Amino acid sequence: MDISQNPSFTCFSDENFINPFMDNNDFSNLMFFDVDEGGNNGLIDEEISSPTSIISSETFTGESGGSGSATTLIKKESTKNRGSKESETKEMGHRVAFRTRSKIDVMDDGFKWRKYGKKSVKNNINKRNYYKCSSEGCSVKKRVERDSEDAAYVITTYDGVHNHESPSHVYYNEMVLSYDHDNWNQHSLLQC
DNA sequence: CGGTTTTGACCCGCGC
DNA sequence: GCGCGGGTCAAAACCG
Repeated sequence: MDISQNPSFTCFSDENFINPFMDNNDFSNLMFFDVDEGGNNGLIDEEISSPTSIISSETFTGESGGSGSATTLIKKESTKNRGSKESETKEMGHRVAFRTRSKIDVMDDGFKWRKYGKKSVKNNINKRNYYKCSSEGCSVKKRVERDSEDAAYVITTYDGVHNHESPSHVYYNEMVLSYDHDNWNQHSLLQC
């Protein structure tokens, strides 16, 4: 799979990889969950049968093998779109959300984001921040908010797929090439 | 000086 | 139609 087809969290996650936010985050508690759920954190670990999902579970399972801790994952195409408008023709491709325990709100995932909004949402005293990929022609968005029940967690939701490479891609590729590949696969959340 | 952040206003869908 | 909640716009402020 081409990197440009992947969601934006492509390039973090290896424990040996120098990670700008690694010292602030606990990725062993990272969780993926269904964004289709609406309000409540519908953490689930089954139901990976989404027909159109592009992010395959295999892409992530390497991680669970590496850290051993409870990691739930879920990926889903935005099938439920605004009521009955099924199967949108818009380019709102993928939506992926995950929750991490992090001291910092916004995680540097290698892409360049521009903040365009901030909202307080219901059932959450914390504000939700809206970011857009600042790369020209790329309309990927992401939302970042603190978990209302446990402020130690940050919920990040990605909307869409980047139509370009990560600015850090070149650097990342160099890392991969000079890295033991098997070991890399074991620990990567998502192989670029 | 150009890009980013801030923040209130605006828009839109949905339920009543 | 109206109000509510969520998402986006855009002008001003901010910053490197």
